[in-house]
Amino acid sequence: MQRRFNPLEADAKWQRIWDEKQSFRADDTSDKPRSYVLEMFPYPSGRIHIGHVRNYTMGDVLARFRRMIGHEVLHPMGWDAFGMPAENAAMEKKVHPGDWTRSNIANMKAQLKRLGFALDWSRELATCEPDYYGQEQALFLDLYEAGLVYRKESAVNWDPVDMTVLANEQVIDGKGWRSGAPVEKRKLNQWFLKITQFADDLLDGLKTLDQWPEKVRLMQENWIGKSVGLQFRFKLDAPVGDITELEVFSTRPDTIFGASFAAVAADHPIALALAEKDANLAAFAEECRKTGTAAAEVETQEKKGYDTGLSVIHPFTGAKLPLFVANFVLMDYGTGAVMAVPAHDQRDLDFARKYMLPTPRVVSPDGEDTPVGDEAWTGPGALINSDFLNGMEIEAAKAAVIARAETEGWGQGTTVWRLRDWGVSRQRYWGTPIPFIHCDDCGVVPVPKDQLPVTLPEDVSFDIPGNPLERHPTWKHVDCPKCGKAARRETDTLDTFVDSSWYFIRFASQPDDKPFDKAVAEQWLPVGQYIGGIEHAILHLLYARFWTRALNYCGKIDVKEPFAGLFTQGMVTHETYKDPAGHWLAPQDVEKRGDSLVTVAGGEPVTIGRVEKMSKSKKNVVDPDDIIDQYGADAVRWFMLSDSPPERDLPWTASGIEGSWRFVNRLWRLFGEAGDQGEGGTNKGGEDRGGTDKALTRKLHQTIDGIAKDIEALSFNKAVAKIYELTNAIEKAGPSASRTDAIRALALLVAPMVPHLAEEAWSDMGCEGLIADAAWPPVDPAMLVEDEVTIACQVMGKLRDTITVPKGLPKDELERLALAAPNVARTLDGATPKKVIVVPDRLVNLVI
RNA sequence: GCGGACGUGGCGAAACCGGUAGACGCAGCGGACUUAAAAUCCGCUUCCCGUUUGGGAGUGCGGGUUCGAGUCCCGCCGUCCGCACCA
Repeated sequence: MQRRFNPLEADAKWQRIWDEKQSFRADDTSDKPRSYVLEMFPYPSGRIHIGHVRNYTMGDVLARFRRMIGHEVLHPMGWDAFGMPAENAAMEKKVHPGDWTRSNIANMKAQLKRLGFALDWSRELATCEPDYYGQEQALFLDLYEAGLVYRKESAVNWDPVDMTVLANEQVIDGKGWRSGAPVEKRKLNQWFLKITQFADDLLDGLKTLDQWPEKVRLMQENWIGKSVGLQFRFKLDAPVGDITELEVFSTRPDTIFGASFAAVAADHPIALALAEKDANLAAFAEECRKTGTAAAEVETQEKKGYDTGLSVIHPFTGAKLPLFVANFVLMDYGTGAVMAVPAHDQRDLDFARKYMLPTPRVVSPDGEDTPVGDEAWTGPGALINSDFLNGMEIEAAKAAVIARAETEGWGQGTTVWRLRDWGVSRQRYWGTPIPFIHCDDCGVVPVPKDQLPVTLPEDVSFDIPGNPLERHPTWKHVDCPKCGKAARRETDTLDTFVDSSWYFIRFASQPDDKPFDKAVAEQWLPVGQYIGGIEHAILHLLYARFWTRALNYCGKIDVKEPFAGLFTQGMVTHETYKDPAGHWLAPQDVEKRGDSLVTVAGGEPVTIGRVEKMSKSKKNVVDPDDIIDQYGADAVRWFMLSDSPPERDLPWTASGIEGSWRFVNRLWRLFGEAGDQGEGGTNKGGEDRGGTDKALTRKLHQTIDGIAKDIEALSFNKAVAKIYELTNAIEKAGPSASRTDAIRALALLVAPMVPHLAEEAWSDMGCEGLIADAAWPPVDPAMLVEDEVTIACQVMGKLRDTITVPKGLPKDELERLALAAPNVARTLDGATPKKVIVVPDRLVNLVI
């Protein structure tokens, strides 16, 4: 055998064999237990980056492991292929978005193949192909029929130069990210999905997701933002136009007797109406709008208001409360108006202090009516100064006020959500066409399902700004399906988050004639383990949860939660380098000279910066292809799994990948020993010199057991450490049948992680079949128990000695042995312990 | 400001339910093999004192509970992430 593992040969060979044998094809009809392992599918940007490699390696180890323990595994891959970068490329490079995307997919697929992932490529899909987005259109129509889709006028960010709608994150300092032109707010009729209809269920469902990170559940909970309270109307003391009442929402109706003023947002109808006749108010409102959006300054921003001169009438006391326009009231939350209770709300208090408004206390923790200082009291207590509420606790008082408001007819108990309906319209070309037709007579008409898919026209140009669908000469002109008269196609396309809201269902079942087969999909769903980046904690994961519920609501599938288990992996980071002029340097432009780093080009000194997420702008990137060329897929995979816990960031280092490469070769040599012995036919049954080695066998079984648990917990770094330990133990052990067995078992243990090497070793050792199809080695429970234990001998809690004894010795025996331990005896120096603590099989602590 | 996570050697980290802190890897140091280098193998490697046996300190800081605390409790400090005046 060769002294060094040759990954260039071995990788390609086994990848070809796995392909030919369709080793990782998932069988829909299998009666084995099912495992659906899924990593978030990539956007086809053109190149795989190292973060993908980490993500997919983790999923791959789990998928391969699950196969070994006898599961039928679904581990698919596809492409989140619609979206803006393709249109940007079309504008910059004059390529069609489809051509650009498909060639990127081909490149990235080749890159993924080189890593030897156990993927079922027969289920590959790309969201930009009509056989996918056509089915998505069908589902969209189902949702429409179920009343979950509607149109409404809504403001968008409009770039007047590019003539396009921008996402919020494309607006930088109020300017378009590409054109630099000031962004305008435009009102457009847009398509919405009724995610708010499921707000309560989406919130409740979080409780059932016990295999999700707490952090993600919390983020979603905050995003959904449920507030329970009272919505009620204040009478105005004088009408504003035809407005006679002010509707407000409060989560603290119990404090209503502490209200000392009311406030509305600058965009509130009352403020707008008043501003028409009041230039000062108009100026103030304009100021609020400007600073209102600059999120970073909100913290330091001072509470400011404008006294309208109007008052509202307190529903219980009849008192007149002044009405302000205030910069801290938001138009798009609740009713855009608040009752202000300074004693029990910090914002209201800050405002009241500035404008010298009263701050009466109505909740008291101790029953005393102590004046309110600079901090509002938001804690528990009993109501005071509150008429019929006096003496009640907060919750009781809330209920009492809501009950009174409802019987008297001026308010009702209400729940307000932060979550908004999902606007899915995008005025762009490279997305799923929304399957509707606008008819002057019939209005908005759905495209009949037998006319789907509504495909994108191919002959489009990006030479001039705007939506190519809008200005295409023929595409949008169609006849109304209802009345047959000339009508227009909808030219908006769907948000790409719609595409990724159901791809995991399509992976589970992809018939030609419908989006999925209910029964087949339900056999696989929900996804058992979903792995991806934390950046999708809210939007993608929430939309997918909504979409699954929407399909459930339409009777399409009996699943509500799409992802039973979620894991968010850390980023791959790298040191950053700068030359003396302060320019970023790529790792390959830097070399070590003595103890310091210099530039390869000129030998100039290099400063080492922070370890940061790999990014092109900082040049601290490594290309997976280069690394695979140099070390092969297995060393890269091994490095991705080593050292750092998977949820934490992984610092990429040259010496780290070198270390992985060394280990791959260490395994290779070890397997070579067993292979060589096997060749002569002398060792196949393990009958060789030396007999058994119980300590090694025990170590082996402990390792098998430990690694299985580590992989299930996705603690790959711990599994890797255990492999190292076992390898060290095998190398140190003398020849024996146990050792040969251990080497063979080791191949199985590393098979999910370094599959090419494992296959090569497996065939060298003369074993049957593919290791990809082999079973995980069985654990003998008797071998998990040590028969000797090391006991820590402490005096006053300090370790003085250790003794090695048979497991299970009685307490008094342990005490006797500990007292006899030389270092213990010397430390005690004849003293008699006052107290002796004995923890069997663990330690003895002598207290003097 | 609110919410969350984290803080352990030169570095990445491990440590079960409160029971020998630093497994495993990287880097470093010493040695073997070699004409030499690479590769490989062996040994050392938390810090301080001591030639060794050994002793002292030590898990961000300050307290506490306990026979015993990286782990539990109280109070700080720092780093990172999320949200952003949500009534």
